[in-house]
This record gives sequence, structure tokens and C-alpha cells, in this order.
Amino acid sequence: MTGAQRPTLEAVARRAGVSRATVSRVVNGSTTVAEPIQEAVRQAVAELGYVPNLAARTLVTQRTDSIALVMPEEATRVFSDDQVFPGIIRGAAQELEAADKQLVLMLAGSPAGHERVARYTTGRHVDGVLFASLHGADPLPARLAALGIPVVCSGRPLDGAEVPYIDVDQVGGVTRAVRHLIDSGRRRIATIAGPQDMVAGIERLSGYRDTVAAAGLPEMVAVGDFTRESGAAAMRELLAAHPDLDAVFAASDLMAHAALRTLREAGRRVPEDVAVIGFDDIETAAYTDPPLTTVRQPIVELGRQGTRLLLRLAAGEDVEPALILPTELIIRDSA
Amino acid sequence: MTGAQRPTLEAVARRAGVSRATVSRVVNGSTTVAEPIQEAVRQAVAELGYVPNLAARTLVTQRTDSIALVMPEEATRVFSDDQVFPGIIRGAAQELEAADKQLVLMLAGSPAGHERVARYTTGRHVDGVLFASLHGADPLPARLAALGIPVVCSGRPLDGAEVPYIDVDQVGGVTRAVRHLIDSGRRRIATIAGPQDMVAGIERLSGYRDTVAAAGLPEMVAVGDFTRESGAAAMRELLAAHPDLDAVFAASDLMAHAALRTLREAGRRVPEDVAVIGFDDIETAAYTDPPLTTVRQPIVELGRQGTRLLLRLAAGEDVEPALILPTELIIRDSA
DNA sequence: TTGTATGCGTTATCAC
DNA sequence: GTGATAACGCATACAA
Repeated sequence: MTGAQRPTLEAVARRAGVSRATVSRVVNGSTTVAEPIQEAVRQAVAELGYVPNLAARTLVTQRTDSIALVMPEEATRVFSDDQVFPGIIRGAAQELEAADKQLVLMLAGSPAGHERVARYTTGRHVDGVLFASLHGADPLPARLAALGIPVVCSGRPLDGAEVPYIDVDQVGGVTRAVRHLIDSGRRRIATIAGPQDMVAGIERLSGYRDTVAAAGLPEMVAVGDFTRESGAAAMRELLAAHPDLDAVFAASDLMAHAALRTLREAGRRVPEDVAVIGFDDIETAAYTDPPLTTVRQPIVELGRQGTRLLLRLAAGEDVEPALILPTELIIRDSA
Repeated sequence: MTGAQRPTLEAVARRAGVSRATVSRVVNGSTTVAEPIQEAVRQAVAELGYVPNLAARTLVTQRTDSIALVMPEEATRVFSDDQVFPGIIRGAAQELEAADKQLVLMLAGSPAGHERVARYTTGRHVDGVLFASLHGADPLPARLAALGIPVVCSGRPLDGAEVPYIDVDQVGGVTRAVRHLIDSGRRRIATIAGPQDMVAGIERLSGYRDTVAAAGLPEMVAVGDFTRESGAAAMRELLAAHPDLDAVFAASDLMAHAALRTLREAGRRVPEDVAVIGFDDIETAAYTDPPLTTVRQPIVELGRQGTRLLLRLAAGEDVEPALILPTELIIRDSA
């Protein structure tokens, strides 16, 4: 149970017959050390199994070589079978691995969790912070930025903070989806909107509104929160209020999936009676019945690019204030 | 961009008119400090916005207050819509949040990634390591344990290492599933097995084998890797080899989902012609057509209990060598 | 090119 | 109860 005493720089130096400073140089890849000495040091390192103590290094360099990925969400929602958060995590993890940095994952659904994240990040225990999915007008990103801590948000901050952010082309994707419905002859197009305290929910709804309005069509809205349960409830609500609807755009695939089922239970055929389009293109979308037409967003890429942006910021580079990734309409059988 | 100089213990001490040691005591909740002094220190801390420097603390305490969650998987597979890994992450995150520790997430699909995890964890940059889903006979857990680093595996280590592990009752769950098929009159029961380099894949297959053998029924096996694609391929394979099969037990819901679709494409009705049972009970299982009968495993709980076990280990407690969580057969319409 | 000396911000061991 | 003071392990400015 008790680990052997861990070798330090000092031990390696003695073994190699040089000074601590020289060992440090070799370990950190300085080129100003004579080759034979480098070799001797490397051998001593190998023999002793020396591994640098990160804490000590951090203390002097002021860098932690780790970045925080903050998900201000109930853990329950972060890991539903919505693929959004896992996708972002995956993209971030890949990019950080390439940069040899650690990913510290912080869930902050509760107020206490949020406070904990605030303490940790303002305490500079990480070199940068990537926020996924902000709710409402969270002041934390701006606060961190003001402290000089590199921050990138996923989605435009709702409080108008001047924090660099990354997002997908929400409005463009929604517009293409609704236009596809219109072009295929649908005239009574409803939407199941996402939560209106999140920028993704807001923008997808306004994209719908603008497009149906531009076509002179009526607007029919029910609001959900991206989950299946909320999608089913919203679909029932829409059917009750507008029994003659002939198409539905749902702001998430999960809600679209639930709508598919709810429509069938109500005796409507998809796509004959009602066309359905979702948003996300999660893996399940290809396996629904019928397979779901949807707006694909490059979610892993979002995590990757966001992380890359953050790393550049942390490296002291100037970065663009926003980076928007394209979306794409994937046409399957539901519309 | 340049953050203000961060206040140190020294600054707080000056402000409160006491020594560094006293501030440290107050910050760390020592009770041996007079109340009025405590109050003064707390006020100085608040005024200066003091936050302890974790690196400095770690350097002296030898604790990092963070634990690593290692997923020796391709990132692609960690975050498919299989809910297993996200569920474990979620459980671990919840438990660590309660313990006020950080979660360092490490993906290690590639050999290079694996090496990186080895370096990081053997370097004692974390207080403990939780392994999810080992492939084959990975020697790393045993190596860490030998170094005295707290380790918990999710699933019995295949190399027979004496490392504490946590798992669900795989065999029990499979047995109940297959017995359910037998009890409802099925006699030609096939299985789509999971990957045979993972303990979950191995145990679910042997559970199937033992149960059909005990009932004097023939065994029909095709092997997948838990993904939908592999499930579809395996189902086709089974249909070709055993056109008269009347039931399928799939070792994951994803594979079961694909089997459902493949069976329909082959003109078989579920459950009339072929009964299907999955394993996992992911969220999608309730939304397949027909809704999937499956073996539920408490995946979030797995992450939680595993983390708890690890924290106890890290606290120097003796822990049980294995912890097995129950599984449950959820009967829906597919069988 | 290499070594010496110093400091990073804490906690812990002592005296007082 | 409180205050000096010595580690903790490393990187780096400076001297050689």
C-alpha cells in the first residue's frame, strides 16, 4: 500500500553526476545541453523511473496544463442520450490530448455546483475554461474574462458579454429545414421549440419564426426542453391546438423522436399526414421509424474547435470573437 | 488580459494582522483559533478574494484532490449513443462533487493515449484512478496498484489482477432474460454477443451459453462489438445460418435495436416471429418499435459506487475486493 | 555549456 | 492559541 519514495530531480542529478538545473533542462527539452550529458541524464531518468512533480512545476511556472470543461447543467441532462454534451467532451478530449493537456470536467447543475466551479476557475487552478451550454445570462464567463482567465463559450453568451464563442449556424440550419417543408408543399408547419433560456433554443425558434413569416404562413409553437418527455407533451399540445398541422420542426432529435411516436399514437402517418424534421442528427436519428430528416450539427467539431480556440487564447494569441460552424440538412424519410 | 496579482496567504495575513500560519489554520478549518481572530481572517479573505493555490498545497500535502477516470477506448466509442460511458462519467462526477474533488477525464484509445495515461497516473498526479471498460488484459491497473496508487476497475480485470472492482450482475441478468424467452415458449434462441476482449462481452455470452445448455437447447452465436452496425451484421449472419430462430438475446441495446430493424427488413415480425431482448436499458429502448425488453443495469450507480470505493481506498480504508450491483429484467413488447 | 542560488505558496513542526 | 521557520520539488536568472 505504501508507494516507494518517488525520485526527484535531485536524485536524478546525483545519479547522472550533474546539477538539478541540468536535469531540468534535459527534461524540458532545452537544446543547450551537450549531447553526452543529455544521454546520461536520460538514462538516469529511465533507471529511476523519474516523473516530474506537476504540482511543483505548476507552482513555479504558474501553468497547470489543464483546462476545465464546464457544463452548467443537471448531470441528468448532460448525459441523456442527447449526444450533444458527450460530443463536446469527446472533441475537447481529442484536442487536449494532442496538446498534452488534461481535461477537468465540471458539472454545475446546482447553485452549489455553480459556486464550486466559480471558486475553482477563478482560483486559477486551470489554464482556461470552456463553457458548454450556458443557461440564461450566466455572469461567470465575463467574470473570468475580466480576471484575465482565458474563456471560450459554446454558444453566444446571452448577457452580451464580450467573450469569444463558438457555435453552429443555427438559423441557417433551421431555415433550410423549414424551407424544405415549404418546398414540399407543407403549409401548416408547427415547431417544438427548445428551452428559451438557452441560446440554441432561442435561435432555432427565431429561425423558424422568420422563415414561416417570410412565406406568409401561420406560426404554431409549443416549447419543450430538448428532452423526449417534453417533446411528447409539446406534440400533444400542438395536435390539440392545431389538429390540421401538416409538418413539425422540432428543435432537437430527441423531441422529434417523441413527436414521431406521439403522432403515430394519434393516428397520423409520417410523412404522409405530417412531415417531421429534427435537429442534431444523433445516431438514433437514422434508426427511428421512419428514419428522421434532420439538421446535422458538427458537434464533436464544436468541442474540438472550441478547445483549439481556448488553447490559442491561453497561449496569448489574439483570436476571432466568434467562430460559426456550418449545419447541414440530412434528408431521410420523415420529411 | 493580464489578471490582477493573485492574493496569497501572506497578503491575507498582513491584512488581518496575523501570521501566515494562523490564516492557514482558519482556511483549513482548524478549531484551535480564537473566534475573533477567525472572524478577522475570514473578513480579510473575503475582502481580498483570496483563493488557496492548489499547487502549493499539493506540493506539501502530497494530495491532489483529483481523481482520474480512464476510458481505454476509442473516443468514438466512448460517446456513441450507448449510454454506458456517459453514465459512468455522470455517476463519478456526482460522487466527486460531493467529496469536493475534481474529475480528470482521460481517454486512452490509442497506444499513445494509453502511454500518456500510464505516465500521468504513475506520476501520482491524481489521488486515485477509476478504470472503465478494460480491453483485454491491460496490465496498467495492476501496475498502479503495485505502486500503491489507489485503483478501482469497472468490471473484473481479465488478467486476474487483484484489483478491487465493481460490476453488475451480468450473468444473473442474462440468465433471467434467456429464461424469460424459454418460459414463453421459445426454443431456438440465438445471441448477438459482445466483444470477447471485454469482460462484459465474455460474461454475457457465457451466461447465455449456460442457460440454453441447461435447458437442452441449441446454441447460436454471432459476435458483435456492442455497436449498431455490428448488431445488424450479426443479425443478418444469424438469419442466414439459422433461418428458423425464434428469439434473440443481444448483449447491448444498440445491437438489439439494429436487430429489430434487420428482422423487420427480413420480413420477421417482433415479437410474433422472433422475440428480442437487449441489455443496458438505454433511454432509446423504450422508444424502439416495438419497445425493447431488456436487462437494465444501474450504470450511473456503477460510476457512483466505483468512485465511492475509490475514495475510501484513497482514504486508506480497507475495501471489499469486489462489489456487484444487481440487474433487472425490464419487460416491454419485444419479448 | 553548466552550476548556484532563489523563490513559487502552502502546510507542518516546532517553540513560545 | 499563535508565530517563526523549515520543507515540498521544480524552473530560471545569473554567475562562472
